[in-house]
Amino acid sequence: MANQPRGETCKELQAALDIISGKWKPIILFHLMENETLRFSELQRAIPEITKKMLTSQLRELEYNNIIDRKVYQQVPPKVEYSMSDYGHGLKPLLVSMRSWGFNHLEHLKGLYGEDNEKMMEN
Amino acid sequence: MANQPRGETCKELQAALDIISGKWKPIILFHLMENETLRFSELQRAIPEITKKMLTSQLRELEYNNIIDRKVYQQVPPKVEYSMSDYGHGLKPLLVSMRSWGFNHLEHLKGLYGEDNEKMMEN
DNA sequence: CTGGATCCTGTCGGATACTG
DNA sequence: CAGTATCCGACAGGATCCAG
Repeated sequence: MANQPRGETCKELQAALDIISGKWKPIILFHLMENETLRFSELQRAIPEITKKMLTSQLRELEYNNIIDRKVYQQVPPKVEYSMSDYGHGLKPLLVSMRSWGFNHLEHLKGLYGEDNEKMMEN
Repeated sequence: MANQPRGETCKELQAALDIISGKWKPIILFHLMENETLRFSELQRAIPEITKKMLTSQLRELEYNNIIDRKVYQQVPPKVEYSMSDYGHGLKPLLVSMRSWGFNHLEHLKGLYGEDNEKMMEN
């Protein structure tokens, strides 16, 4: 009790957000959740707009947080496979809940502001 | 089915993230969830580090998304009260889940990298 | 093929001053 | 009291080149 968010609190929530926020983390995670293992190049092809730098950095962060596993095959054309870690799978329900809420929310916004509008917050 | 995240997908998840991401949204939301209604100045005092500009902008976004209600009292010293909207309360379970996962994750990281370390990703 | 190293830019967020 | 208006620095993220 007395767990009111005062001062520097909410770090638990922040910790969760740090994992999935960032421009590419969500889509990377969904790809990995649905494909068991993916090579670096497969992820690149699955997410054409992402740059190698971004893909690398996002994967590194996920790996650091033990969400995904990185398996390196020591061979001449390098081969690296990424997959959700056992621990990382525990994130799935949360992601599903978030997507579900998000889907509903998009519908909600349509009801509020109409179908044809995306953001309308301009200026 | 066939809802694989391809191309510009994951927008539902992004929609959810857009609501709660941002440096101050989480703590603002928790304050509003625990306090029924709060005035602008009360939020300022509750979150001393935040600037008025940030507080205003974050509240505006939450209001635009119908997460919170903004009630203006037309009187000489202005008075504005913020509170979770009915719709906004539907976000609570998600936030609680996220905080819970985040708490567990912080423990998990401690187990991986030790207590005394915060990020260690430097360089 | 899987990255690392640089450089660059847009946006997010902070500081400060002003206003109804 | 509850904001708005500016200015500005920091940093996430992109483009490009280099490397094992």
